[in-house]
Amino acid sequence: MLQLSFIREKTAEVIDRLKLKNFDGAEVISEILRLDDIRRETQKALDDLQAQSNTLAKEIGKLFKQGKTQEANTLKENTAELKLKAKDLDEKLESTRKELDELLVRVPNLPHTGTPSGRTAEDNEIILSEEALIPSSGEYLPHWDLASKYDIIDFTTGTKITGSGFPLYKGKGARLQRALINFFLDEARGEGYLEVQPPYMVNAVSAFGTGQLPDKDGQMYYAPVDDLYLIPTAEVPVTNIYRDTILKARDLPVKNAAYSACFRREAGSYGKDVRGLNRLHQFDKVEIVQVTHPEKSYQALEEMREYVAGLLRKLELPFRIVKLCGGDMSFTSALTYDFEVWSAGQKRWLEVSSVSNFEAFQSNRLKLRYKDEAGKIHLAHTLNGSALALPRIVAALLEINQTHEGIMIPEVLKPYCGFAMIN
RNA sequence: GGAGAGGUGGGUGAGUGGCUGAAACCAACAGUUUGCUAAACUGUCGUACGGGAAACUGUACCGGGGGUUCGAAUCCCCCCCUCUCCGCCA
Repeated sequence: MLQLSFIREKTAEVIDRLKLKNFDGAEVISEILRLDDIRRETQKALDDLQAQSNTLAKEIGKLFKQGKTQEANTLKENTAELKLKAKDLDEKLESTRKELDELLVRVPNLPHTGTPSGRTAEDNEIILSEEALIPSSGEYLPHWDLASKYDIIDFTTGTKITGSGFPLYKGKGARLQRALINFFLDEARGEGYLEVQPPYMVNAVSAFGTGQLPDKDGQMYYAPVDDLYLIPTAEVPVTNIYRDTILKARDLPVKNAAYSACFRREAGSYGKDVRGLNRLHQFDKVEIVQVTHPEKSYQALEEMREYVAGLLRKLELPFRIVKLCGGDMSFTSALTYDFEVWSAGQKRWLEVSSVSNFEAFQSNRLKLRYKDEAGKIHLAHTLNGSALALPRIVAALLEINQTHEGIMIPEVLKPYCGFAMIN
């Protein structure tokens, strides 16, 4: 959620920058400003009225104590009218606030000035491509064939148990999952992230705090009996640790890492996108989250980008980093880097990580603030990134490391796996 | 799931209708003292939204929502949460 004060002060700039996200904000913004004027006006009137009531009430109390019942009762009569007026104003204030909020919540975050313009993934800017490891020739089976060949991922049984998009990992397949999770968590810890283990279900307030509600309502699994949502990413519970919090400036940056299973309905996906491990309803991911000082958030973003790149290098996977254009970026993000690994079997890039700076957009909803040295309170910045999401990493690993003898495990993972080859 | 107790500022905790945005203590922060640390002393110490150039000031908030009243942290109703006991159980 954008800050009202910012919209008020930099109206033209806000509208202008929203265009980068292909969002025509002119109308909404002016409506927001209009409602905000009404809101402030109404509040002023209501406050004044209540100030009057308060003084009256005090006087009445005093008169009663002095035994001046007659005078007190006369004053009492005056309060009836005040109350009526106050009620009106209160209702007006409430409804204006609600209207204002509904509009405000639907305005996306402003893209960073360095954001490439464009509408679709085609317009994204490739800022780094490490393709040396891409095999120039040879037969490479897609991972779903390898999965059944070595009996390490059983999609059919997963479908039987639950439904499509819920694979059953078996034997070395299951152990590889566990190895990757541990590897990612250990690496994150080495980078200064505090490991946390969050709940996998969240309440509506939390889902709202990070922007999943109302924006992505239909994408989350929902348990109506208890009114809880299954998390689509650990970002939700981890960032919500700091909801309604005022941190001390010296506590920044906060760095957390969490493994979680992630649940996504992925309504509307189909075709080659959902084949094998490409897109699942349940998958594993290690997420890194940072809460930073506003002036440090872009530096943190670059650090996170370097960190994720380092992970992919250690895994010896060809990858590229893409800076998302305005149209491809998420609602809440100001700047996002996507990481894509090369799928040797499918001959295409697969997204495995998304690293974003949300600036104060999430903080504003979350009421996540920090107190500076002078005791002033400001919104902090939040960032997060996958480090990393497992399924497509597994897909890429299986495909690129296949040999006639079996699938080779990358050096860094061997101690975690406890085996060097899947055969 | 059943029964009971309770939810007050960063923490402990006082407050049962007006003088309480909230005592006291602890923690925290700043200063004095000190060779340093500690101790002691002094001071500061909730948030949000308004008004004001500023000093300052108005309103709201004592789990959440509603109600009674001229006036509610305090009384009433609903909801949520926590704790204790019982039941069940990884």
